[in-house]
Parts: sequence; structure tokens; C-alpha cells
Amino acid sequence: MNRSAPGGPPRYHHGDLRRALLTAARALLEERGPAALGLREIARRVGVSAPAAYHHFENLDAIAVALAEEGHAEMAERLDAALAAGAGLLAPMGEAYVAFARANPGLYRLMYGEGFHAASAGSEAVAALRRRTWATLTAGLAARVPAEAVPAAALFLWSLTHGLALLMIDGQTDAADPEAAIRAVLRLAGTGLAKPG
Amino acid sequence: MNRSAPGGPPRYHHGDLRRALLTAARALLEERGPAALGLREIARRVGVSAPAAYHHFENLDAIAVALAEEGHAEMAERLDAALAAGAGLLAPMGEAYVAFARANPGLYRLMYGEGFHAASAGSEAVAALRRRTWATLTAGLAARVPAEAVPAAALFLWSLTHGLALLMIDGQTDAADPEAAIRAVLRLAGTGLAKPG
DNA sequence: TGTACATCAGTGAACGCGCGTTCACTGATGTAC
DNA sequence: TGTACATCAGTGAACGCGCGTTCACTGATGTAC
Repeated sequence: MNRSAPGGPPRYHHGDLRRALLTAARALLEERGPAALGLREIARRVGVSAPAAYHHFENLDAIAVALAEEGHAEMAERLDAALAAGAGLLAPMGEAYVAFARANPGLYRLMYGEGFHAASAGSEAVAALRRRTWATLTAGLAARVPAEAVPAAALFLWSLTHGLALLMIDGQTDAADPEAAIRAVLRLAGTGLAKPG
Repeated sequence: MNRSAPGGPPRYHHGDLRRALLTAARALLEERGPAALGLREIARRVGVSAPAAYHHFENLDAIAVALAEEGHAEMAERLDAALAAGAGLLAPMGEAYVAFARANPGLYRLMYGEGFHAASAGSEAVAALRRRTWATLTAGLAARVPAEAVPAAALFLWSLTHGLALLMIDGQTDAADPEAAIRAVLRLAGTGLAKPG
């Protein structure tokens, strides 16, 4: 343990620079979006020279990929917890999905490739985590719809939550009560927009 | 009319440089995405010096805004046509929406703010066109659901098509037959994911 | 317990790059007389 | 019909900027003996 004592003078060796870089990168991502994710700015925030980052990451892309992996892992956890709360219920899974995106808008965008294509397509770990998310989604739906209908239902639910999350993140909706709007939309996922009569 | 004859030698005065810049910008957008939209590259493609663009646009942001306006106008047209094809039918409107995004993925992303925040938030013309799109959507739904349910239904349908469009654009779905997948998802918008029994 | 030394994790300076934009200019156009 | 001239729409050179990355280096750490 050679980390600086909190409040103490900075030491030459940071102790856990990798972690510190990722934390600063996430903050930057949330403050200014994926397009502003830059190696020099990340290093600046940690209080370290830019080249120091190269002892922990191959390049800037690698930082983006690590962030995307982190994000997918956290989201998979949340969805697993929601599934445990009630397989076959749309509200818990849908709300968990949208809530994650709303709590981490910059990260969520990065996870879907904005700014860094490598972050959504270049990593086997990301691909594996996405498969896990997909499996959670289908497991939840298997309790509700016939087996042959599960793939379409999963794409339906994913599209709905993905789109809703992005619209809310972007401030495209002017809903006075966003949580209520989210619940209303998810309720429609269950009933559909049935024709009258 | 002082435009160069097709195939003829380029003239000093272009004739319709503004239009040519926008056309080149759209091509660039589709080839390399919003992040790669650059003034110098646009000018290069038209075969003109970069400063020439400043006679037609205040700056790069203004080009992005003009593209976003163009995109929203085209999309509004398509949705109006779909509404005419059958108010209250989800398939025509949903398919038109997703088809537009799939045909113009780079433009669609720009319209929702990727790369240039100004393109989705900085223009009154964009805001007006978006309101028009929203009005078309709600008009289509008013024929199908009770008046008090229209706002939630519209957000539902918008979220679904927006999310589906982006997932397809990003190649996140591995559907063998994308059109069939789109139809299946839109069918579920009508019926919902009803609980068994 | 002390010391030599390999290894690890930082540093500052510098590289080349491409960008958006500004500047002073020149060539082309169209209009008034 | 011809000519002077204002205006418009281009040009090339240059600006400053911030970026990702490389380099040769130095300070700190930990391990073998």
C-alpha cells in the first residue's frame, strides 16, 4: 500500500493510477460526453502527466473499452437483480434498464459506440457482457411469452427501453414527471396499443 | 446560371456551392459518421478551398444545423405520407420511421445530437420540424387510442421506433431478416407482451 | 539488518498532425449610364 | 453596345490550438544475498 494518505502530499507513485484514471474518465464522460473523452484531460484531472497513462493502458481507445466493459458489467448486475425481483414482470427490468442509462448517460452512450466505435464493437469482454444482458432479458420474458415468441419480444423490449432511455437522456421529452412517463410507457409494453372496439 | 457544365472545367464561381457543400457533408456523414464531419474535408470533397464555405455558412456548426433541418424535413414528409396511408395503423408509420433512419444512419444520428449538440438543440427550425413530426405521430394515434392516452402512446411508439432504428443502425441485432424483425416488433406494439392465461 | 540492483511507474520536452478560422487578396459577375 | 465600377465568391498563406503519442530520463520500490 503506497497510496498517498488522503489530504497528504501526492507521492511519486500513485498507488492505483489505473483505477484513478477510469474514475476521472467516467466523470469527464458524464460532464462533457463521449466526444470530449481525451487522454490529456483525464490525466490532468488525476494530476498526473499524460504519458503516465501509457503504463496502464495501451492507448485512449483502450480506456474507452475499459469504461464500456465497466458499464456493461454494472448494467448486467442491475438487470439480474431486477429479474430476481420478478421474472415475467416488465416493470422491474424496464425500469432498471432506463434508470441505469439515466444515471450514467455519458457512459451509456459510450457503451453504444458514440465517439469510440471500439468501445461497442472491439472488445470480446463487451460482447460477452452484452450476451449476458440479452440472456437476462430473454430469461425474464420466457416466463411471460411462448418460447417461439421470445426473440421478437426481447428485441421489442430492448428497443423500447433503449429508445426511451436515449430520449430521456437527450431531454427530448418534456415530461413533467419522468418516472411516471417511464412507468406509463412500460405499462403499454404489456398491453400494447390495442385498436378500439 | 453559371454552373460548370457537367464534365466541363471547373469555373471560378461554383454556382451553387451551398447545395454542393451540404450534399458532400451528407455523404461524409454517411461514410464516416457525425464525429468525422469536418469543414476542411467537406470543402476538399467539393474541390473548393475551405474558406469558401464561409461565404455560405457562418461556421461548421451552422452546416450541421442545416443538415439536421434537412433531415427532419425529409422525415416529416415520409411520416406524413405514412399517415395518409392509414391513420391508426402502426405499421406504416413505424416502418417509415425506421426505414428513414436505416437509409440515413449518419444523418439520423446527427439529428439526435451526436457530435453536434447544436444540431439537435440550437435551431428553432429543427424544433419546429420536430413538433411537426410529433403532431403527425399523435394524429396517427388519435385514431386508435382514447384522447387521454395519446401522449403516453406517442412516447411509447417514438421510443420503440427510435430504439429499434438505432439498434439496427448500430448492427446490434443479428437478425437474418431485418425487415421481418421490424414488422414483428411493430406488431407487438399493437398487441403488447400480454401475460399468458 | 544492510546493500546492490533490476524493475516499475512516474516526468518534461518534443513530435507531427489536422483542425476551424482569419486575413488580405484576386477573379468573375452584373448593373448603371 | 461599351465601359466603369461595386459587389460577390472564390484563393493561398497563415494563425493558434489541443490532441495522441514517443522519447530519453529519473525517482521509488522491492527483492536477493
